[in-house]
Amino acid sequence: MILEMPERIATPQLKYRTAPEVVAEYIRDAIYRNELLPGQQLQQEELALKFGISRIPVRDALRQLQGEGLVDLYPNRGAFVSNPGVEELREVFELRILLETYALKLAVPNFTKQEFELCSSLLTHLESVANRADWSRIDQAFHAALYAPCKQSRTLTLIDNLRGSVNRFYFLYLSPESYGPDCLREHRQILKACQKRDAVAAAGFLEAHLRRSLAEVESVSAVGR
Amino acid sequence: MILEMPERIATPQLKYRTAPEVVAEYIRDAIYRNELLPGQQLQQEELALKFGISRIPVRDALRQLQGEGLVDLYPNRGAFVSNPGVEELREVFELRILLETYALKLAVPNFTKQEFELCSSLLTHLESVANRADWSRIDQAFHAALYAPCKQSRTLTLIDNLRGSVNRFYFLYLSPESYGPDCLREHRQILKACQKRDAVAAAGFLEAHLRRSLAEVESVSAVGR
DNA sequence: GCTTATCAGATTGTATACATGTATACAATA
DNA sequence: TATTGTATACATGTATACAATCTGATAAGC
Repeated sequence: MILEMPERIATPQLKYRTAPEVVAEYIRDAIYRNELLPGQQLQQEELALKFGISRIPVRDALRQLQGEGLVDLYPNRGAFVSNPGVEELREVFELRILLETYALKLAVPNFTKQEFELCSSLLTHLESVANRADWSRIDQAFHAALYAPCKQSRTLTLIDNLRGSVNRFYFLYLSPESYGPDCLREHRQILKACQKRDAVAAAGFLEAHLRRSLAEVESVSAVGR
Repeated sequence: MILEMPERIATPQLKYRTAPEVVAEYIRDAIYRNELLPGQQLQQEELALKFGISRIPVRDALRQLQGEGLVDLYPNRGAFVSNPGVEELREVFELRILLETYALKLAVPNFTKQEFELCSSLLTHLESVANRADWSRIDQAFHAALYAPCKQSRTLTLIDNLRGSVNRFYFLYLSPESYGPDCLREHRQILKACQKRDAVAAAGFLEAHLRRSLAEVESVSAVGR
């Protein structure tokens, strides 16, 4: 199934895509989809061969991803998919609660009819999704669509990065069958409150949603070590 | 457990400083001190010559700084010191208020005697400082010392980046004579509330401090364009 | 047996050289 | 005069080559 998604990266008048961008996007996507696992090493030569380029633009891409918190670079040792411990996961989730409820509260008064419809249609799509990768992508799109009306680009970028660096753990051990129903119900609660223009309620549901996610991540994360 | 994860790298501490780090730190400092002005171009060759290295590690440093929001990179055009507009300044200040009051509230219960003394001594130093560069550095150190006891490294890094990307505007047109007294008084208010372990009051004073800073930045920023 | 030393192979870091894109100045044209 | 096209200089992007560093396995020492 092919879905039309809103363009994710706000490109400042870029006419074309540079090699480092292409590589960074590939790695970012692979990490989001858990095709590249936490702790896994990313070898420059291997990536360079895969894209038919030299290691220099690959290094640029890895630096970029380091800035987004997806990759850790150790001098003379290499690049590794970031693998935060439980405490760091908690820390990032608390930051997400802070920033995402903030963005949502700003967004609620600004929602247009089209923006509501986009959110609704994304939820409808979520119902019929069975595999992790698609769920992850559409879930991401739904949350992005929720916050987008706040119109604060730097805030949205920050939220994107924080989500990206921890959300993959939610999809690592769990299957859509297990988390699907809870997630969908919570998403609908949030959206409904937004449609009623009740920012405080929406933020409350969002916080509950995130705290439940954190609890699930914590429970499986403890097993993983 | 189906998936086996590689062991986490145990050594995040860096024994030595790499060339890109040295260059990044130099540029970062120069931007903080307003020796490099907003909008100014950073040429790779020039920086490479200055440090006696090639452009490759310079490029690494610029990528790093891009991730911190201090530098904007335009493909085939070059690197420029970031020059946020008034709306972006407002946005970042709101984020700072959100994150810094959050960190401070977490920090207040954790303060040790030594940490209070560090804050006090930094304020004492601030009294006898007359030039912008020193003021900026010690002001930065005071705020960092305020939030450090929250012990959340990722949060602290985020705050540092946000401060760095906008705080320099506060020192761009104003002189210590003009902003010194207000700043010092507000800093003392905040610290005193912390010492009384009154987190809510401390956060309130901090927010007022930041809002006044924003107002000053806005007033001169409008002139600067 | 356990720890430490050592060395080859592999991987990253950087310098150099070349390719490509961009900006400035000037000429050509309407 | 204003606009468009073109040449040149310059800065950035990337490939290649080489140097520095790390890893892992084997050997030496206690």
